[in-house]
Amino acid sequence: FAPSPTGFFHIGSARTALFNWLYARHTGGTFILRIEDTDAGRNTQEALDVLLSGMRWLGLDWDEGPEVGGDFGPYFQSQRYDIYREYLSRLASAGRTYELDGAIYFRLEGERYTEFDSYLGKEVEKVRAEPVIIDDAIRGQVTRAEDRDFVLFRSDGSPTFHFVNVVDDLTMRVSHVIRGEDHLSNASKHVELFKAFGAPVPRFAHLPLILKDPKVGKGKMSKRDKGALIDEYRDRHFLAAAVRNAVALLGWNPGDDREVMDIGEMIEAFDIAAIQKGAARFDEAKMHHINFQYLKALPVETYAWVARPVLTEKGLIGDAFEEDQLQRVLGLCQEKITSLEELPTFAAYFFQDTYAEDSAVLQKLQKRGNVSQLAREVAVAMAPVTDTEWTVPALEAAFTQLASAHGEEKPFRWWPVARFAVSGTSSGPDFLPMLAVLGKDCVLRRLQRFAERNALAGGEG
RNA sequence: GUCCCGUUCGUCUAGCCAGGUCUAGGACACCGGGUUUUCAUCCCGGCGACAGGGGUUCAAAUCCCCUACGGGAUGCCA
Repeated sequence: FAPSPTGFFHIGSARTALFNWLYARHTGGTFILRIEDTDAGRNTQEALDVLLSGMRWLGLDWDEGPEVGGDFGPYFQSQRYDIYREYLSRLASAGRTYELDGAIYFRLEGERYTEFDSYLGKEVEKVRAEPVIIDDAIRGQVTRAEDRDFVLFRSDGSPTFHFVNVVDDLTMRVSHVIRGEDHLSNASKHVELFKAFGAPVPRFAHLPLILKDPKVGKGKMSKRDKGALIDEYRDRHFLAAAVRNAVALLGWNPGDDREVMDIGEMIEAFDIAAIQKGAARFDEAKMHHINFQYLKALPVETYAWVARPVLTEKGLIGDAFEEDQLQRVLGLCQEKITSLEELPTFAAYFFQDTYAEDSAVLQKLQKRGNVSQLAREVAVAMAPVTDTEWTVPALEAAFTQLASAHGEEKPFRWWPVARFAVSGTSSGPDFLPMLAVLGKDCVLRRLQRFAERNALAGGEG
């Protein structure tokens, strides 16, 4: 994987990295990370950190590259200048270079002619070079002919992408190049260079591009597009494994109906030949769904481990918040919400006495009865249940008693009011377990507070 | 302009290489119903595609050609 550190790590790069990694792991090969920082102007340490931390978050460890080393380093192109000079001199002594306007060009072999190029808008010298074959594991044999000499070293003395890419692949003994389809046309330049060096050409696999949502615009997805950046999903508390799984499914599938797969399954099933040829469009809804599948499957201990920082970040709990109680709360939430993002809003009232109240729900309740009165009745019915007995069966019994005292079979008249009184909403976890987790003090306090507030407000409804 | 790559439900895709088992399967999204006297989950159902045209063949989503559309490259960016 040979990214240029731009300060962004987007879905497309992540997928290229992932496919390289999966292929290396599947075949028992070596996954190399090489930093293509020849464009000195836009390379910063921060940009590199974004890349490396994104890779690590996704669990894509590299066998050779920055911070881990390897036998064929350095792995930053900015540190390989001497190697490039040496390989340039090899081409020079083979008569395959020439200088023009201070830049050094690669000389194609073939008959020369001049032609007006409408793209460049001027007369240029072209070459009838033999077409080269790009042996691509996804697309088969692609035949393409270069028709213009191209720059190897710029007039400022720096080497160009095409040149360093080939020299590095060659000196790092790269056997497989898995990269985006935007390089497919460039690959003919690369094959020309490999041939000029008398070196074997690596096996290519050019991945289809990930396109923008057509509603948003045309062309390939870029860092500016919504949902394009990996850090965004990390910040929104998506699970790394889920993001990785969702990204893998963009243009690849295991050949059966499996979608949610653990990493071992993916490694086992991964196959370049199964990669899609056509471009894909990224669908955040699908990522959300896969993330939910992962979330649901988590043991509650693990769920608590990933959820704790989400709640801490919002100031809902402190670091010292008791683990058992946290797990009891989360046990109720896990099956109800589809993303960690929703958790703080969904569960705030478990941790704080002040929380938002849905006034529309309150109005509806007020229309159906005297909410203050109903809440007071619940409080009275609950009061005899002791702290130690404060469990779902005991609460259920108390409610049944309340109902029969009013000549009703079921306590459903009181439920919605009580739910609202303790949580400020009409939706949430199963009612009785929620009361059990909230605890007696909290429930009675909130019922009382609710009754008083609504009595003062004159809420007869 | 030229060259290269691509095109199956709204989206991701299976099927295509080795033509018949495809009235084209799955997933997401959406819609409807059920479960839950909350909401969500869950369950059931529905909607919905072979880009178009020619050819080869007894038979084409699958093979060939053309067109259209999409994308990429064409830079002293990567």
